Amino acid sequence: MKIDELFRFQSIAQATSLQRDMASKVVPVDNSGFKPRLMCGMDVAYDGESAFVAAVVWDAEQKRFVEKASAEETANQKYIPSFLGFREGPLLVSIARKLRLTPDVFFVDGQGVAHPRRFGLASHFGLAVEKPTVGVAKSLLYGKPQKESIVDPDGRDIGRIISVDNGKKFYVSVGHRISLETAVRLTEDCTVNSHPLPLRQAHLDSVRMKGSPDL
DNA sequence: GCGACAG
DNA sequence: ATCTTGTCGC
Repeated sequence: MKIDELFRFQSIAQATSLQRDMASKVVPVDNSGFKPRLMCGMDVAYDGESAFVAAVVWDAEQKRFVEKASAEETANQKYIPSFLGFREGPLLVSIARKLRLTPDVFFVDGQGVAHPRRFGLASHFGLAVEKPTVGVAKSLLYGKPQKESIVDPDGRDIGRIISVDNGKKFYVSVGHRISLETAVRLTEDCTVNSHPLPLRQAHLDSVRMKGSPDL
């Protein structure tokens, strides 16, 4: 299946079945010997139809950003709750391809499998690029909080709630090719001042671009 | 029909 | 996400 087929749909019914089908292809475990060093954070800021996309690559060893990419594109699909992947997925795939480096893991602002059909933006993106991906959302879309876990109606553990010092919470779930345990550990390890560093920087960059499309 | 609803 | 002022707190 070609990548563009992952993001095109003619009806909500078709998009729904595509999500259900692709969800079965999500790999919720780590690649053997997975020791990520280059972590990419991506985010999008909007101004009407214009989408300002940013990606940053954080080197966990050197503890510094080693690459940044950005682009102004056009948002094709409108936002429909539980179908965010169709709107932002294409934009994230595009910016990820502009990177010179090959990140070991990608962080996406949104749900992974903590989704009604187990196929949130992070999983959608992860399947498209076949790379380890973590979903970090700022609010809950699906499932119920039970202690530090996000549990689905069948009682399955589909994500983790990370509470940070400022009182806010992050909802972490598997995007693709990573285990929930590793996804949580990596997110916690790169969190500084209540924010996952790669996502924080990508967010700041996309918002800054929106204000000054030149830079 | 009613309520919920990532970004 | 975005629309928006002042305001509380470190």
